[in-house]
Amino acid sequence: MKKQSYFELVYYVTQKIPKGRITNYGAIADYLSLGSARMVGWALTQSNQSDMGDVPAHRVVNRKGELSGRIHFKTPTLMQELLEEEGVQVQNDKVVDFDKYFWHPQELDKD
DNA sequence: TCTTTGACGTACA
DNA sequence: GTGTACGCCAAAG
Repeated sequence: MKKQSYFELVYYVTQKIPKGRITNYGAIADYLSLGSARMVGWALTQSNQSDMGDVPAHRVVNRKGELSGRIHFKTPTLMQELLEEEGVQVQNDKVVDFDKYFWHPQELDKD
């Protein structure tokens, strides 16, 4: 792994999130030692305009499992639709059984 | 260079 | 459960 910028690191981890799984900003920030969950959110803000455009930012939610970033998508409902499409139930802008679908970046180190 | 602004999280009353 | 406060650090103006 080369030396990368904040957002590149976040992109990398975010793209590794398994389908149907979700994680939160704090987990990513902690895994990448960013020191602040805000950095993750900031990076994902750029993800839309990124050339990659393949960053599944909809799999990243806040600590409560709320779709706090939906407003940054093309449409406020896109995020929820994407999650439901992957088998993740969303209700009232919040993920159902968040703890059950939760995924930690450290899973990448295991294998 | 300084100030403001965040897709956040934790602590406390 | 709700509201306030603070830390965290980079980007934009």
